[in-house]
Amino acid sequence: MSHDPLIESPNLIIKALSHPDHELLAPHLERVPLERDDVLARTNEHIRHMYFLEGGVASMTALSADGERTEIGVIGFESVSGHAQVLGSDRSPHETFMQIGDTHALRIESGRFAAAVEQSQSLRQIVLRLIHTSMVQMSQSAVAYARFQIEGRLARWLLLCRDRTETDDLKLTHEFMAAMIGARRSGVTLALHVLEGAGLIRSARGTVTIVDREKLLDLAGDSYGLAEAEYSRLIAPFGLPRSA
Amino acid sequence: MSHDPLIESPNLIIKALSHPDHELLAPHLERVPLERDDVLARTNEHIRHMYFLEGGVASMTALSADGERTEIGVIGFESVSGHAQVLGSDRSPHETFMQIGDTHALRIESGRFAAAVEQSQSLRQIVLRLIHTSMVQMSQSAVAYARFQIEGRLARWLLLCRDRTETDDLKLTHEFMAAMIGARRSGVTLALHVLEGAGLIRSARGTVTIVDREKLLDLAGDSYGLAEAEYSRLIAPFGLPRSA
DNA sequence: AGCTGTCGGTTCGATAGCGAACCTAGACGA
DNA sequence: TCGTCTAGGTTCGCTATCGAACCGACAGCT
Repeated sequence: MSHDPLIESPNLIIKALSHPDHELLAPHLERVPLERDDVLARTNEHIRHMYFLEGGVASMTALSADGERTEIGVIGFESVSGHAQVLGSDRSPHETFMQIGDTHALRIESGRFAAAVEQSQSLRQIVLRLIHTSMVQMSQSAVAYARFQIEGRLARWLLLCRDRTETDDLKLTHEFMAAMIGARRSGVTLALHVLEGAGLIRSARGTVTIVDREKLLDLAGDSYGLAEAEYSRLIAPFGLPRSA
Repeated sequence: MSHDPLIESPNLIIKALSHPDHELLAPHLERVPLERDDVLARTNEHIRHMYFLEGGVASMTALSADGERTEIGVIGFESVSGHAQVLGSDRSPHETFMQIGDTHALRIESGRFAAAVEQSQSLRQIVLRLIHTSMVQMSQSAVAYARFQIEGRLARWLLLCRDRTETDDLKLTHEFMAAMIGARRSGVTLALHVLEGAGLIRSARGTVTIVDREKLLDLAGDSYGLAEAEYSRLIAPFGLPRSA
């Protein structure tokens, strides 16, 4: 029996890999630190590496001509960046960057990963299911933008971050949140006060603290949870169950 | 040499198939008529068939608890319905229905299609690239909802329909358009008048006629064209080139 | 302690669109 | 030819949010 260089990682996909798939990828994985604003994939440029996050949150954004960014999805320790590579495109019109950093990721050269996915049916199954959940999440972003007002969008977005960092203390500025949910900063300040007044969060300079996750879920309504439920159904248990 | 039952179809994916892939699918394809409101995939129910549209437009929608539908993507003769099946989920939380009908599709039992995709690397490549373009389109829906007002969203949506039916005469009610772009009917009526006044369209009972596609493109800005460009880059030429 | 940059609180006029009515005009059928 | 139905036109008060300021407070640096 050969000596297995098994890699321990908090990343849920790495954990979910079968033994053979793990062995297939392990020799090519490299652990790297990630800080806020690090870019994992640049707009319309070749995707060099795919990153299995071990913490933090990465944001996929669409860039408009006027320079505005619109967030269309997030990735955390439950996923891997660079989906387009697996879908047969070595680039994507979206930019992926770390919005909450101070963490690590296992990264793999994208060509090698694509080859592994081509080779292993079971690995492919996991990654394609992951892409399915990403599409569901993206559709929920669209729903949130279309049907929800600032408070609801903010609640959804705080939950996205909370459940991917598993921390109640989020280091975020109002300005940044405004960009992520497609609103003005003053609108975010107002909404945060409403949430704070209702006891769902507490807010301090540069931090938002989640106090009542359940009530945030109520506020986010249909716009949060569907993607996470698909993940739990198809890949591995994810997130806190709703204490009905 | 065996007798090849080659199937002729306006569907761009069927056309783009290699000879062997064509032979793999052809025996299982069945041509069926499709009318407006026919449902191709029901919310969270097993996807029985995948449909290669030969015309018309199908809409993928997310349903909210309050019964509201939000359109998150459209499919025409350039694509096939039921992506989730290929991604390893036999169901999806989205509902796909015909929004412009009076056409036909080649359909295939979803299990057979999944098996064919598993078996043929080249077929898989096409379908996965298709899913990539769908994700880009979905992200543009999110951008449209987040950053565009009614006129822009309407322009984008009319272009989506026009380029997939290749007709300038679209049979649509204001009420329906309102649901698709996430607005009130009266708002759509107003916006249509503005577009008509600017000479981009003409509007009559139950019909919208595209008069100036170029100017509609201007109005839709970043929210239209990216997905179509990806399609052209990765799969096959699609749509009218912009007459720069 | 003082300086400076960042972050957040707050205000205010402008505006897009909601939500809900009510009404008119084609289309279709009896 | 007369209903009746559906699609579309129009109005109106209301609300959320924009867009743009301005100011105060805190943090880190020197």
